[in-house]
Amino acid sequence: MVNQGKLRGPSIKATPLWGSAKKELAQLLTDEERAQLSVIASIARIKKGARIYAEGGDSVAVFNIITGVVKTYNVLEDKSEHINAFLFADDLFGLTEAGKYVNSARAVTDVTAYRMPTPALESKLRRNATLEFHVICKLCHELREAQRHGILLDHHSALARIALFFQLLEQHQIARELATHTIEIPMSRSDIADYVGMSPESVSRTFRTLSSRGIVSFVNHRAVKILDADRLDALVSHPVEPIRPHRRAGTR
Amino acid sequence: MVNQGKLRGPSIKATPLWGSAKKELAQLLTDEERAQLSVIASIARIKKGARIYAEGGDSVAVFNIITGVVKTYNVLEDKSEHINAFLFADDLFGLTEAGKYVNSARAVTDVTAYRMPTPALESKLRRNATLEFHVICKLCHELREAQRHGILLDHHSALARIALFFQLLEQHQIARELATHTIEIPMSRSDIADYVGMSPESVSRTFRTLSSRGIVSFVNHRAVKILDADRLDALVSHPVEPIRPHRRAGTR
DNA sequence: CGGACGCTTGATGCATTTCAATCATAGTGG
DNA sequence: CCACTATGATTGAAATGCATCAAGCGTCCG
Repeated sequence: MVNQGKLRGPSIKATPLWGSAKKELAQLLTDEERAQLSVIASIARIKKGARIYAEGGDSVAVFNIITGVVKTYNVLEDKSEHINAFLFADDLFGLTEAGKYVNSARAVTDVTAYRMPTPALESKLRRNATLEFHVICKLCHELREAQRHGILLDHHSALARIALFFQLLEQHQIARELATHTIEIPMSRSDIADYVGMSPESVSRTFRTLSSRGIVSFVNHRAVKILDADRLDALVSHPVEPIRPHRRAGTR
Repeated sequence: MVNQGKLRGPSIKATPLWGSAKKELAQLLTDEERAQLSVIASIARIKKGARIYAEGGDSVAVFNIITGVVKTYNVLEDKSEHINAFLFADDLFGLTEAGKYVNSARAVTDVTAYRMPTPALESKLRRNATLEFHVICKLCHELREAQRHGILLDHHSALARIALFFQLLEQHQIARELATHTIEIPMSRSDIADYVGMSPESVSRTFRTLSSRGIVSFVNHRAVKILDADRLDALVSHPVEPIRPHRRAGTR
């Protein structure tokens, strides 16, 4: 179960565009397609912290994660890092523009991934319409994720951003059938900061606040347990936590 | 030239994934494909301010803009609006998840667009591999745009956000061969605010600041002229405008 | 066991949000 | 055609919350 069938080849999961009303991740590739992609794919093992490719570099391959976590990011003009996305098992990365990578990618944990050379993949796609259709679905999925990230960044309150971030991590874990109420946090505090658009100090302080209010509980620095999901959700919508009940709860 | 051939059918432009090193928008569809899509497309005329579809509604069609500007947005829990993207001529919108629209769409100006019913488009895509490939390219383009939006939102300074926003508008106009140094601003101040993640008041104040510093000049409320592109660019990277030269410019 | 790095905590300043009022604009009906 | 009104834009003053600077603490790896 854990291994979902001993590496049958590249695996892409996403919520379907049409069809089922369920919002669960489904395997987009058929066994046949996975076998076909295996032909052009090699398996890469990347150590934690290693850079996989750099922004602006010539696009040579697209990657599909088997295990581990990857971040894609841009280095801004002022040398700070903006993280676009965290990628997990069954995700695809290596986005290209005019033959160059549009961001850098780095392994957040040790990573195992399929590596598919761009030219080979391109011709495979041109030949196989259904395969291509499945890739479209995955791209739509990633587009939605990017939009959700935008929504997260639009929230001004630190509590709201972190609450959304936890929900995002939770989704990923539920989707990968690790349904526990303990959320694993594979990335560092500063990676989180670079993703949610705050300073590492604020991330730390916000964690502390959530913990002291009894909304979450930190098992250790890399794992949280959600104690009060309702209040966590409430943080997303309400400007301030209604910690002082004697505050007008008017329509805004 | 302006009409690029009197409506030959749906038109999708994006920067290519592979191939040319140029970063210009290219027509992704062949004349043949455009003709094929014409068969399933009808032309919709939407008045400024009208809602085209609503978040959560059943996905019935995908749209391709001929003229005008559209915004896609989510209504957040606190009733505020988060704008995901502004869409222009040759753009595609109607993103779907499990058969439902993932955001709402509204016409920012009067809009003319091709309307393609989802089922018909789906079967067309399944049959025509190359067409599908072209759609993939467009989706990648939109994904990159969403990431750029994320970068914009990550910038904390109001000046930096507005500078990036102007650059974005400029790109769109250059890409559509309206190469002037006067940028048209088709959307309202509050739409801008909802897109860049600030209050309308701050947008207004920031406009005023840019104007009084001589970096831009407002022709009227819906058009700016960039006077000093270098200083505008500088605002993106530097925490504060070097208005006081006696401030350590150290490496941080 | 040591050192480095990441994380936490503390104090201060400042930019932006907010609230509130005025001003401009565009669309409407007399 | 013009006055009128509703809506959006601007400006002002005050307060909040985050970034920043700086120092201390913990932990992981060599």
